[in-house]
Amino acid sequence: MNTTSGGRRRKKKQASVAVDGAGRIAEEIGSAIVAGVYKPDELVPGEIELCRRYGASRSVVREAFKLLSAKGLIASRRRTGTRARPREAWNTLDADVLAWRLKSGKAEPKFVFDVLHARAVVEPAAAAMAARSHTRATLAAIEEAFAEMERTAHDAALYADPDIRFHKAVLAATGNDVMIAFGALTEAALGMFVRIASRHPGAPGASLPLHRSVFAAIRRRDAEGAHAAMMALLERTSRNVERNVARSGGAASRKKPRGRRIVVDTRRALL
Amino acid sequence: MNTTSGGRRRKKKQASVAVDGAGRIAEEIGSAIVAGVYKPDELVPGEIELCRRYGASRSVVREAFKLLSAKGLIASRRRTGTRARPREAWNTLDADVLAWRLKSGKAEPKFVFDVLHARAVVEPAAAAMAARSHTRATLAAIEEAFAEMERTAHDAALYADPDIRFHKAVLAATGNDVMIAFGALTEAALGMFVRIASRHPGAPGASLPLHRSVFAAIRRRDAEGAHAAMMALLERTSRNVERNVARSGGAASRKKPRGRRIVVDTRRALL
DNA sequence: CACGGTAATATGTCTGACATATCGTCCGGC
DNA sequence: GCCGGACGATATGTCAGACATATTACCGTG
Repeated sequence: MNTTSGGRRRKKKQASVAVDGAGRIAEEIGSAIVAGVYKPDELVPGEIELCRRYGASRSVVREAFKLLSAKGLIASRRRTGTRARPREAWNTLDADVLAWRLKSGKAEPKFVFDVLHARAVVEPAAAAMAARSHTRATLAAIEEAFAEMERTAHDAALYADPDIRFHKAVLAATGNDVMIAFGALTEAALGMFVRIASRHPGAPGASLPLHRSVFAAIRRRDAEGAHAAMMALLERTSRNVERNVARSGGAASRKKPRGRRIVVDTRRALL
Repeated sequence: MNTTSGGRRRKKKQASVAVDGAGRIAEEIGSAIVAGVYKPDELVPGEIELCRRYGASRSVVREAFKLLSAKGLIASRRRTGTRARPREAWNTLDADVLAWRLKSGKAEPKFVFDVLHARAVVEPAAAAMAARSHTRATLAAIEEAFAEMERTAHDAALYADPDIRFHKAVLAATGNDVMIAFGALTEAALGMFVRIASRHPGAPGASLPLHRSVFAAIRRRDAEGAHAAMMALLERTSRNVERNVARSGGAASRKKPRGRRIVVDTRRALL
């Protein structure tokens, strides 16, 4: 069995949909849907056909369908089959859906900027909330992540993990369950930025001072300062991404805005 | 079959997890998990036990488990069974998870305010973005929803639907896929607010002028004005909810903050 | 006490069958 | 010729039973 590429395994922190048969199939079909292989309201292959294609039983295929339907990617009806749902129905903030949409090399630039704009809305506000609401424990988590960033500032591969931890720790320090839920967005975004940034040289540590400002403002309970510092950090990220996406961006979706470039004005995006 | 309470059916707009057997079971188990019946990392009943309990086959129970695992509520491992995951792992922005957590009468007040604060972060920013990015079509959608609100201002039951449409139309007018994904949060929140507000008298139309301000500012492409107007609208909502939740709030979670009331200062929450 | 083997157990997978809703088609009547 | 009901085809929905596999707990042996 396993007719496709063999053991591709993660080190740790596997996505919720992962290792077993149903997860594998869900990942393939899900990726295809977000990549536009199956257009909205278009039929995806039937259960029997997918059994044949993946060498799996119908139970497994059905379980994969349930995974995808829980994420808003498909909907099944008797007799008529299973159809891909339109983008508005997708659970865009779901970790898996985000990962599939931001998969290396295939992400459409428009969505990358949508994610950046959304982060520019949420994360500065979260930093401000964190400045007001942090506790000893949640502040320590931010500090720990920052310390690890300092230690790994020379190596982009090592830097990514504490960077993600830093941003998630800020969200956690808000104490707000909904804010914490954005961690998936930040994590997916940073994971992708690292991938596209790693194609170009340069030490990752350039963003260290900006992170330090965020941490310092939160520690001294300066909400306005934390907001501004996080915004500055995201502006830097935006400029980086803009530069890199411009040249390495999605080969698939170079359709409408031919000459016109997508403008990322993070400051105006928030207000 | 169907040993439990029979046909409870929705009129329209059913949640993604809905009508079939697996959806029914997922809804019950999912509700129980978010309600704290199964504590983090605690075992939920095994597949066989649930087969017995719901009079369903193991396939159906397993499909229900896949629905829940896709939403981050459970994780299964061989031999050890299936466990409820901790709150941080839940897909809090998922429409079903939100609906289960905000279910009438059972919502914990802390989470209700978390949702409000998050809306106070996202929706004013969305209004500002909508002011800049709206097109003829997306503006028309806002206008249509507002017109319907005016028409139904006398009846709280009829008012809820166009109110939700209004807020979702604003999100849609941003043209930002991530912002649009917040529609689930707004929808769940408004759906709940209507339920708790309907226990008290008063015409719903009091919020009409505030909605009008939002629409007017967006139409004239006044980003700052749209931001401020939406913020004012949410402040009003906060005051309403605060008043109502204070007296009708969750009977389950009256634990830590005994005398201290949860303060909803929306302005400071955003910055 | 340490260690290795073994049985018990819950999920993971497979198979084949039947149930049911729904679409397309065909046929007869008006 | 057009309309409407009957009927079969079809894809998902459900069921039942069996076996596979990983992991734990137990137990006996060195």
